[in-house]
Amino acid sequence: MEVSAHLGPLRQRFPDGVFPAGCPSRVLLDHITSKWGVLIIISLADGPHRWSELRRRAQGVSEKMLAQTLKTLERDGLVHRSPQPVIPPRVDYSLTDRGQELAALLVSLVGWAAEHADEILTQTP
Amino acid sequence: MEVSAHLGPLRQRFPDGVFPAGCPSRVLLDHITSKWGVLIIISLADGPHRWSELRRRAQGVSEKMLAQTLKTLERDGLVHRSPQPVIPPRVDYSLTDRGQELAALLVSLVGWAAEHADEILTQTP
DNA sequence: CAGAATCCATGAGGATACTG
DNA sequence: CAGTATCCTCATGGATTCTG
Repeated sequence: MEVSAHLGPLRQRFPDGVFPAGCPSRVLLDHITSKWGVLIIISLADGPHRWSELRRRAQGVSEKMLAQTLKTLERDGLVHRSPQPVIPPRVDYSLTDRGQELAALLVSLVGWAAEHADEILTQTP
Repeated sequence: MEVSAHLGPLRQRFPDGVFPAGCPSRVLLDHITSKWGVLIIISLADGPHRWSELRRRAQGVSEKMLAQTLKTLERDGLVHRSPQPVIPPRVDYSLTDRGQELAALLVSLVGWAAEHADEILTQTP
């Protein structure tokens, strides 16, 4: 597969291959490639889940980071938050349409990482 | 587009949708989704480039982070380093085959981010 | 030119406790 | 259950200087 063939959309935005520092894409990119952002989005890829389920799925995430990341993703219009007025409280999180688009890309990426993780010498000196 | 349809490869590795903390995929994922990792890889997507070109393309990267990220990507077998025995020194960086695979995925991701960055309210409170 | 080495600030992020 | 509030630590990562 020749990568250059897929560069089209990127070339339109960055004709010279330079990616500017202040660029808005950078901000969004930082959100969606953040450590927990990726895991939360793909955790939601198979349907809505509640807070406690997300904590279990994205193993190792702290309450603080889960809350923070969900807020960011919600502000970015990628995740939808729907609180149920019941006791005990119940809140479901789901992907928006835009979030689903993104999830498809991230699922490919994480899938690729999962497939190749073993082949790679990940000593961390 | 229905995301669940693409979950196959991921389901094989993580049948219950739980992504374990110690998992090797996590490490690799952190490398390739790191702030500068992404930019460097897509900067190399259109062919080999040298150190100084990469510094220009991935605007805002410090020398320290460029060196560090390149080393990590090289250890992961994604980037190839070829020093030329000339004076002044010249070093070219390129993607390995595996790196090209990954680049294709990241190009899609960054392209998506670039397309949608404007629609998103990125106040950062 | 392509880095390595050093120092240092900031903030990401974890642990804990508390609440509606 | 689904968060919020605080404190505190450690490591990310920037600026600077030096070198083959």
